[in-house]
Amino acid sequence: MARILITSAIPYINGIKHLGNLVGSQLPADLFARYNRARGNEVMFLCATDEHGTPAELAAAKAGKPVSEYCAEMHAVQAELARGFRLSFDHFGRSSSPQNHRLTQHLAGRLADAGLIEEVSERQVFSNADGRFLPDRYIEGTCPNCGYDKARGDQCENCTKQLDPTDLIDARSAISGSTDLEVRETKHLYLRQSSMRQTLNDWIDSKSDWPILTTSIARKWLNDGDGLRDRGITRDLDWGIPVKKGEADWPGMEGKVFYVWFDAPIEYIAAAAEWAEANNKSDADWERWWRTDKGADDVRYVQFMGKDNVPFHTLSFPATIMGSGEPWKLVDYIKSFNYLNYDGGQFSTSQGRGVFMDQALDLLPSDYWRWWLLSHAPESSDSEFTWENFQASVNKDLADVLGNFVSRITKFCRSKFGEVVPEGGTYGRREDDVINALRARIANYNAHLEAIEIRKAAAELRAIWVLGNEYLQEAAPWSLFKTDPDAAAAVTRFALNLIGVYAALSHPFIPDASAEMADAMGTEDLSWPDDCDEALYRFAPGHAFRVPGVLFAKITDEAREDWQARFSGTRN
RNA sequence: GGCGGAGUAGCUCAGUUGGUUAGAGCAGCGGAAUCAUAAUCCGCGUGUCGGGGGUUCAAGUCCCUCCUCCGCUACCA
Repeated sequence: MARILITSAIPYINGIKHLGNLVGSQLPADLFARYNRARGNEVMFLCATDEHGTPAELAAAKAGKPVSEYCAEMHAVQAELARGFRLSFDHFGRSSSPQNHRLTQHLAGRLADAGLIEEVSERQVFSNADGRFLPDRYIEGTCPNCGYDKARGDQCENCTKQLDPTDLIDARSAISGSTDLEVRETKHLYLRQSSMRQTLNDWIDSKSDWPILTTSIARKWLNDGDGLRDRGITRDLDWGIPVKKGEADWPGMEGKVFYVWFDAPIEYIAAAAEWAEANNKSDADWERWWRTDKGADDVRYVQFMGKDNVPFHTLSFPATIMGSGEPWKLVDYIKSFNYLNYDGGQFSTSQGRGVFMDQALDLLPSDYWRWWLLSHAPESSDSEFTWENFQASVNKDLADVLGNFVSRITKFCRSKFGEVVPEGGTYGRREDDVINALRARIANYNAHLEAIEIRKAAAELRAIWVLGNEYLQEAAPWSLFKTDPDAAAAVTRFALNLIGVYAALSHPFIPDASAEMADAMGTEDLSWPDDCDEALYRFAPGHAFRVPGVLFAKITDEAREDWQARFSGTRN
């Protein structure tokens, strides 16, 4: 039995995530977690909300609430949506947890002891009206290069020129619009990741099985210009983890907090500690997942994230882990995703464009979304959500191929033999053929899921569903019944057993429908069909079942058009 | 600008280390069946594999060049 540690990129706290966010990390991570559990592996699947940083403070201010209260509320909202999408986290933590405070401060102390922290005095723009330092991109002004009047302090969106905030003409706060800005001296801690460049480079080089998308982004950062640059890991903010060296104060750093990108990945570890506390477990129980000196040396650690997150997971976080000199578990495989676009453009949280998690669940049960999103996961390139495609996939794959298979055979059996697996006849050549085909396809399916090739796995699962319809069509028990009821009974028995196999195999993709299929067949057993022969004899003659309700209702043209219109603009 | 990804049938995409007539699903056309959510099953593809050049007995697959789209580019997270 293998032990698999899985983390999904932690979603930012300032709002409800859209379907592009969902399919870029949490949903595929859930698929992988469910699959591994089904195969009998021991899984620890962790996620959390990422709660620090300027956007969280601003969102809280906009909502008229203290940041801590705002984050607590939004965490509850996101946790509820995660449940709605059946994301099977072992723990959904918070980067603001006491555990993360302690661990972040501890690791910073270790890095300082190792000589990997440097104090840098720098000049930052301070807004008197807002009472805060402004990150470069929260400063707007006229671009000195092209004259665009909404250029940001880090870069002009119009001419793409990289800027320094002080380059801007008529600079103003993007928050309040105030021009009462001044440049102030402030001191910050930098992580000297440049000194670890060789180590990181060798480590990346050793990951020959990683997706090119992942390694190429890492190499770019390692080798671009003068190579990997040091990175500021503190900020002048109120909300965050106070800068401390372990448990000791950090002279000169009073009132400052760690940068959100420093503490966010550490939350992957802290979430395990939160899990232990929430479940009355000991420190040893979570450390066996994270400390290679305490049992984690046989753990396989897989991370899921969108491509924008790759630099932090391939470089900064490993630098933190390695630099600590402590035996923390490093990631073994990074599965990164491209972006899901929405109907010709980008999903956008800030612009409210696209379908958001809460809205999606208001329209349809989670399985519909899970199936479409996973079977169209943006693995090799950006992909696109359109309502037409969504409707076609759901109706064809889920309603027609899978749902109707379950419906036709259970209803046929009920009408001819009653709601019990019929007796009579034996499996023959035709059934052997299906079993062989099934065995081959399940092997492919397993291989694709092991390799986290999600679209291929989805295609294979669909092909497995199709086998049932092909079988029924050829065996035609409705005809057979007229001349040879025993033979028809055997066919029916075989097809009913296929439902059990489908329930198990479909579970990682569509857990609710899977549970409903199992329940209709009078079982809670979703064990993986490692042995096809055995699996197709599981429901013996006399085993009671019930005809389930419609597993997947079709999406009508009217509904699709309605949703299309409703989601054509921006979220209000 | 730099780096990376993508460009294959009307649509969404597969195509391992170059090797038989370039594949799948959807849509479309024809047929079978009538158990079923008018669902299912079978059959049907003359595609400049973005353009051009090159290497090779052989290239979607390697090299060069050009074009288009997308992402990242380090103080948003």
